[in-house]
Amino acid sequence: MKSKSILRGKRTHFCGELRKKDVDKEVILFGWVNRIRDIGNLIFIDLRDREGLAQVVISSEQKDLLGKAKNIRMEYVLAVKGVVKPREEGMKNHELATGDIEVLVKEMEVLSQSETLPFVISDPVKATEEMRFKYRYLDLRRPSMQKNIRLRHRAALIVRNFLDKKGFYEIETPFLTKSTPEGARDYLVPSREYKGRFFALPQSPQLFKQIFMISGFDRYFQIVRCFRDEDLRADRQPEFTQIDMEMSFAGQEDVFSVTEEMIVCLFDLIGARLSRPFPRLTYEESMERFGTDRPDLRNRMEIIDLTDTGLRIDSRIIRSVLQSDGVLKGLVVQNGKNLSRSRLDKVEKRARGLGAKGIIWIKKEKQTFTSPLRLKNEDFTQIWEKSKAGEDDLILLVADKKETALRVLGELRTDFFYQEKTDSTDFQFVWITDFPLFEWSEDENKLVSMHHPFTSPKAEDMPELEKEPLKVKADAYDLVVNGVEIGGGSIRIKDRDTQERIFRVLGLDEKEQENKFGFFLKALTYGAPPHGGIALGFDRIVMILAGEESIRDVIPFPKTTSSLCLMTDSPSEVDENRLKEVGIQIIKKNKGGKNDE
RNA sequence: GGGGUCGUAGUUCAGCUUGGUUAGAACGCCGGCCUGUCACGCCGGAGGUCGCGAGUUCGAGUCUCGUCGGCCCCGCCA
Repeated sequence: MKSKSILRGKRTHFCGELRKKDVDKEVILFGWVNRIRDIGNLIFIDLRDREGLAQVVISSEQKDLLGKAKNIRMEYVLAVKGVVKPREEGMKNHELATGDIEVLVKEMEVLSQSETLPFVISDPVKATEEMRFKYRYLDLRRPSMQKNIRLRHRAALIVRNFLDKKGFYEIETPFLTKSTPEGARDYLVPSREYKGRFFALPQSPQLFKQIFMISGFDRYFQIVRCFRDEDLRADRQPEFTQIDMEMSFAGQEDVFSVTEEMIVCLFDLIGARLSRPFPRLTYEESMERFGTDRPDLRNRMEIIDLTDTGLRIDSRIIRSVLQSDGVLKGLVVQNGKNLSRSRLDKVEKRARGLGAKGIIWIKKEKQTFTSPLRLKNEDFTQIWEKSKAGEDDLILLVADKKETALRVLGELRTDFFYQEKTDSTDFQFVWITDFPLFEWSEDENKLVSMHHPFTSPKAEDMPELEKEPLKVKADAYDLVVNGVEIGGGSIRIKDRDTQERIFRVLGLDEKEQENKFGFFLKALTYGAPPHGGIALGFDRIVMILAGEESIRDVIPFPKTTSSLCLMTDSPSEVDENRLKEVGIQIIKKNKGGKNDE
């Protein structure tokens, strides 16, 4: 047996950090076998660790080593002791940060072996996302994933250091808490000691952070997990992380200022220089011009209002819409003249899918117009001039209820933009302000909070709260970058009376208020400072910093779009006894899957 | 809950339109050769429940229905 293990020695370097300056040094490296190039009497191994790759060389001058190296396979874990040698010109690998040197092996130990891998660890990845999830530990070995997770760590560190400097305390809040009636579906946790009663995992620490303000901590933040039991998307996971913040004696400007400064620090991580202050749009303006409350301002297209023009032109279809409270909205597609008929059919289909009854396109050739809509030439000309369309452009029109027309054209505006190459180093931030306090839920047939029920109405709208609730604006705001909503917040209600008025408008009777929010209403009566805050989507911010298109690529262990964890195979069934313990009886199983008998 | 799309070797895919020999390729894996490779190269080999279940048919990877799973979107996400 060998007397002494390399492990007795200390690692001297990470593989990825070796450079020319390390030539002639004796080094000890630990790492995974990324690739083997066996030339016969000469073997090259790319050894990989957190920091990168280094080429280690075993030659026939050491017969015993060579024999040992012949048995090495991909992803074996090795300890290597050797000397750093310069590479001759022509043998350098300029693709590799460590490409000027290599390590001539003197001693080598296999610390761990590896079975044949389900997929090769490479960037860009060649495995499907399904495979990557199942073998997440292997997927995470890929340099790009390592980079994303490191970036996430550094972003969190910047947030902590920055907010600490600004006087924020990082304070934790409970995960086992109370189910709330409004908002997203809660994840429920049964109570063993009180059968039939449940904790809920927090959708956000909203009330706790407001209570911190009432408790006098003045400024709070937390990088905190939030849970929402809703369907998923590329930018939505059932558990996600927020940078949650709250400030006392602060108004909107204070929240904007500290948030912007922090965002600037975060984007400095990737060398992006942002200019402040960020532009602002009211909700109303954003909807009118972009058809969405999270506009991508890199996209210069804007929706135009043609309702007045529509009333003047001779079209029964358009007139009938406009006379029943509808609007005529348009979108100019630059150089859209050459869009094929089948492409236009797709646009039409998409518009119908979004709820439009149809869409009208107009093309121009010299002085004549082509369109499925039959109009007099001078009417087409009116529209064309009002739209300020150019010769090679295409005009899209939607005549519908205002909300529908704006939404449809807003989506089409986005579709057209993403078919072009977008500049990934251009970050267009915008604050959306003055959101409505309430919106009408067709589903539940009642008013619901647009933000959340603790949001302060604008002072000047207070008298209208009960009479015209849908016209009341809130001191609420969102932060948007390149069409992604990365945060939202508001100035909060600070007195019990206002809070109760809001609850009443939302249809919560006194008993319900007491039952769900009694503790909070009471807290508001003992000296609540004016306060407000914001919550930023940490995963989304890291996603944008990393240049990824899904937050799954910046979350170590994400769920699939159907809320499954393929690595642990959860959720899974539990023993009958465990269920009994928490007083739960399964009524009916669905999704027969693997867990069923 | 709805729509779209995908599921074939360990992996990534082709084959499916128009049903019909032994289901192919690349990478990986196994064996051999190779002293300057770096996606090493060359030679040879093993490897398939065509996701699962029904149906149509003389015959199904291919057509139909159902189901499970991945991804995208709508609803939903205060």
